[in-house]
Amino acid sequence: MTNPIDAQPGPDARQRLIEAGLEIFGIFNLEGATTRQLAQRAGVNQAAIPYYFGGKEGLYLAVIEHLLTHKASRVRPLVLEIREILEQKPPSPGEALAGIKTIFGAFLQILLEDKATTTWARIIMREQMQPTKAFDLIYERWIRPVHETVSALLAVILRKKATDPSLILRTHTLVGQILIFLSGRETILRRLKWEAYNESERKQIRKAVFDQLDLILQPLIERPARSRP
Amino acid sequence: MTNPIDAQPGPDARQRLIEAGLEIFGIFNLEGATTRQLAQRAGVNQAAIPYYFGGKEGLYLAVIEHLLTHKASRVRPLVLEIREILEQKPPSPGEALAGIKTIFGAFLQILLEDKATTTWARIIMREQMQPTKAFDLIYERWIRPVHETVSALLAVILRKKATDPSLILRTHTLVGQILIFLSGRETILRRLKWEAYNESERKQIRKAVFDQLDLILQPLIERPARSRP
DNA sequence: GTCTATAGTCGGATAGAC
DNA sequence: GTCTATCCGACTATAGAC
Repeated sequence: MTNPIDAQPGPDARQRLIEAGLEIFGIFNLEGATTRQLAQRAGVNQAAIPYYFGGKEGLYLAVIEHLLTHKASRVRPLVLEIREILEQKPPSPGEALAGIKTIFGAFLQILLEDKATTTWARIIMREQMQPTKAFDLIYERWIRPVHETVSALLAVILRKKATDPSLILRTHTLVGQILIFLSGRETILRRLKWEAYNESERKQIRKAVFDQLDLILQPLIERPARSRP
Repeated sequence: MTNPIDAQPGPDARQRLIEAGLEIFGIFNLEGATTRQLAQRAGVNQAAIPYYFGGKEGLYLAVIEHLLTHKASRVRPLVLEIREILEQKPPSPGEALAGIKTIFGAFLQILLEDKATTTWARIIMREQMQPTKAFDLIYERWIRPVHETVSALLAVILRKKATDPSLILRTHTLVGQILIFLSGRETILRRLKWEAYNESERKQIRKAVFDQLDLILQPLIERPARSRP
């Protein structure tokens, strides 16, 4: 329990361990990763982990924290921007669709990067399926803002309230079309005899997702949803 | 290495261990589960694991094997049936859509069962993200047949070849809409302040997915895909 | 602040009685 | 075929030198 709290200037080992944790916890889960592994990768001694973070789990939480504040946040500026717009004046359905595409595009971009699959994306996926206390952080600061923003945009298109459960469910299925390329990565690689997500593959995925999005949402823009002529 | 091979009549402990493994490996992964835990749950002694299965990993593979042959296969008869139909006479686009809905409906059904989320579905999800040798089995005997069948049905609707990469990608996004309720379970539960997938929740999910499916595929049936008037 | 050495725990596989 | 007892390795955290 001799947790050195937020030891002042976190000299160097601290930062190195977090970087190492990002890699190692991407590959193994909390149980699977060992402190020796982490220490070796960081190039520090193994005792530094209990010293700086109070234990392995402390390091894990610090990694998540780092993830949320530094990495994996290329989507956030987009979301913030869109939220601002939403608060000022309600966009037209066409603009809302464009907004959704912008978010999904950025999301896809970072999701399909090779490194993503082996680092932070896996951490978040694991947390979805076996939530630890880290999931609260991830949900509140990452998932929820994005999810809600997409819902708000979709609400414009569907002419419903953003809190309508059926609309939130629709949001979820839309997100599912993207996330499957992470959670079902191995399947699609085998189905198409791909080796990895390279530039050419990413392009095809992007096209498939956007085509589908248009197919789903475009008609609703032209002839308003649920109106019976 | 004194693996008793396929010890004849696998008396009783063997079966009990597999059942226990189904539960335990659903909660923890291969590393996370302990032999003591498994043995206790099965009501046998811990030494029985190396004895019958050659080790913990052997038990894990046996659990997967069991999973594939006995459980989680309520979809298979449907798939077989549809494959037969497909081989005999090509269905109409409308029939194809109905086929997809049948498969997805069954899939959703077993996916949203409470027990699924804590047992086999988690095992399969984990294998998607960190494939072990078990994934080969799962892919060939489970995922691929279903995925290919959906592709074949979609091919009828889109008037494309079932091996067309863009069509396979589209299949994947469609599947993604369903799978997100497993891989993003925690998220949707929080977004809608649900406690679990109960009957009422399942109904809503079902409706959202089917609505979306209709939205995507129905127009393609009425006015054939990609044809420009 | 960082290291080495080590204590203390736990897990998996084995030996051998019944 | 099933059990108990035990070995051995690996892991995390601590103690204490520098």
